[in-house]
Amino acid sequence: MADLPKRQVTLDEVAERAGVSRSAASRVINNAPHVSKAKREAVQRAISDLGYVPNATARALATQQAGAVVLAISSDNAQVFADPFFAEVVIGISSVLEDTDLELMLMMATSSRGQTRLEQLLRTRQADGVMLMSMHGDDPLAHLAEKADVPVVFGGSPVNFEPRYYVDADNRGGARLATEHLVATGRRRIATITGRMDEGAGTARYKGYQDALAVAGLDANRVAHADFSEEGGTRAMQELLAAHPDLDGVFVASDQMAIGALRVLRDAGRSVPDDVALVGFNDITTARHTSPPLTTVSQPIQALGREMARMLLAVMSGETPTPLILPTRLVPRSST
Amino acid sequence: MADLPKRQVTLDEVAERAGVSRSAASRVINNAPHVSKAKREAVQRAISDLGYVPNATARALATQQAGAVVLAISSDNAQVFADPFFAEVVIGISSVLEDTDLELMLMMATSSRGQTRLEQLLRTRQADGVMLMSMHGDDPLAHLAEKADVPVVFGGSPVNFEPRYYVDADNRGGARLATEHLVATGRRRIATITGRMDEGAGTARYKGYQDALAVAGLDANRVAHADFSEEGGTRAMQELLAAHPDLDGVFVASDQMAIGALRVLRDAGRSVPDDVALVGFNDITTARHTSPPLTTVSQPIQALGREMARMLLAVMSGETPTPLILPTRLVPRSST
DNA sequence: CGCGAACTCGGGAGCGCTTCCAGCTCGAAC
DNA sequence: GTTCGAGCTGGAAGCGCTCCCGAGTTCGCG
Repeated sequence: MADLPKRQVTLDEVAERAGVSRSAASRVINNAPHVSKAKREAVQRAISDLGYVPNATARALATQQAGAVVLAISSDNAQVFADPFFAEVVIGISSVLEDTDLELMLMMATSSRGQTRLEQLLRTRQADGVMLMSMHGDDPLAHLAEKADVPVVFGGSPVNFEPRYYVDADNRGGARLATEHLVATGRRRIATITGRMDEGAGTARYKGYQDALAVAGLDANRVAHADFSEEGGTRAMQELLAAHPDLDGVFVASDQMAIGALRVLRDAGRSVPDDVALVGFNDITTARHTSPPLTTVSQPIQALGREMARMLLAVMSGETPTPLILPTRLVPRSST
Repeated sequence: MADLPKRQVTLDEVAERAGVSRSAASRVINNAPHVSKAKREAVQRAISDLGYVPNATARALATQQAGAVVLAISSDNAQVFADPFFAEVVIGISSVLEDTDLELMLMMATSSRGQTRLEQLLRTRQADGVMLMSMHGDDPLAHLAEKADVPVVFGGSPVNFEPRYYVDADNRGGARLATEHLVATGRRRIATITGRMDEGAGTARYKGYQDALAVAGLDANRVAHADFSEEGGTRAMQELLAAHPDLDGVFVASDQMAIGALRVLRDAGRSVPDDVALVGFNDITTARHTSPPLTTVSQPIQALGREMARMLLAVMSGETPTPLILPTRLVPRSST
């Protein structure tokens, strides 16, 4: 440690300088009642004279509140971070936290070590609330957090497990939108490449695909499962082409996979969108620059972060908000 | 607040159960000397029986150490976050912090409110160290942090200001590499589109361009300034084409700008790479998918985070590491 | 003019942990 | 058998702040 600084100003010093008791000084700081105007002003003057800043640690110890919330990310696949996803969520969260006195702590709970730490963090109330981005319902973190005695809100709802509080993007609706778009542009033999079926987003998007085709009275049996990755998309598109050479449209559950699929299609001599139309999901920045540019579904990522934070704040103040589903929207480009 | 949990286990309870004093218990926890083997074991048993977890807040208050470091990001332009940049840095940082007992706090110090908070955080030692990603030398944060009595390491060195401790990518070297590559492939009338000249990366990349051309004995006077953005790149490329219609190669200081430039070139009927070769910087994921795929310079972002954290740890433990410049490397693709 | 009600105020007891210090024990050396 | 020193030990004093409480003040109203 570097050598200690000029000692920090304490409440006692403020109180002394203002000629009041520490209790009184404390009261004006937390602007509690029962302080005369005169003393209140004296204290305030002392504070600015001395440049007093309350010690958050001491306050936390005394109040038993940490003054911080944590964003915990559990992901074995760094996929989540591909693209500004993570950053945008954080920006959203920060923007609402900025109006509070809460700090944001970050935990990448990948290893079991990370999970232990999160657990301890919660048990000792080092954080007053948790935002958890967890993909898998069988994620130990999910259960851990849910049974913790601390407010928790989920970002994205895991599969096999409906959290009490969560905000999610309308994956199912978005997938339906995308598939309907394919139908509307005249496609009839529509396939899908799904994401990981052990993630909420994976299953929801698959369901959306089925929804749309059911309504249109079309077959929903052209499906290949993949893992959201570009390589996965490549492989899945090859399978699809082999099994259903007649397909004329495909809804791909992520842009990354769509990029892989696009290449396979091109290599197979199928023109996009003339022979087969393609729509992705996520609207990653690259989607604008593929050839042809990718029709896709975009979700309000920053809003996701913002709403997670807002919901957490609500839960922390004793409210019981209902889960929130954020709208997704179709972004038509030239691949359809 | 949710209702209080089962009270947390305190050191006193552990001590009592183990039949020792609180002091002794404390000693074994921090495995300090002067505890007999017998007592040490008794305490350890009590700890695991009770499931004791030390209260970090109390410890922080007593030791005057927060047990946390902060990553502060000051950016008026969200540009920094385009692409996994931010996420990767965080991953790098987390990976080294995981082996310590330090938590990571995150501050987006955009508004002046954010700056005030960072300042207070430091003044009250809520954090034991700071990693600062700050682009501008005139960023108040930069000075604030540097004069704080807390270890600070910079990520990327700001322009007009050489921090005591920082780790940066070799922007100048990378730019030189890129430009040399242009020279090596036979280009002779090489232009550049620069980034913001009020950022370290902007000026360094410009210098690298000049370095290479000086060595090659070529003119380095075909330059247009932009701001790292795609739109900026578009505009700059137009200027360049107007002022130097004879150019046959251009080093663009960011992939985003290069993408803009690419479109302008195509629209102007210049073939890439036949008429003019293009190389970008950053190796964003999109660079692989443009047509033609973009030759670019990649920097080890995750390593950047890792090294920042490592350096911070070193400074915190009293060492005085020297600044670190991480190597960049050329990624040849079809645009050259 | 007297008496409660309603405030204002400061003392002091924590929050849970670390750490200094004085007192002890115990064994080795002579 | 005595003397010393080298560990052990637990008591107690904080770290800086909150908040309960009882005491002191003020003021309104009958």
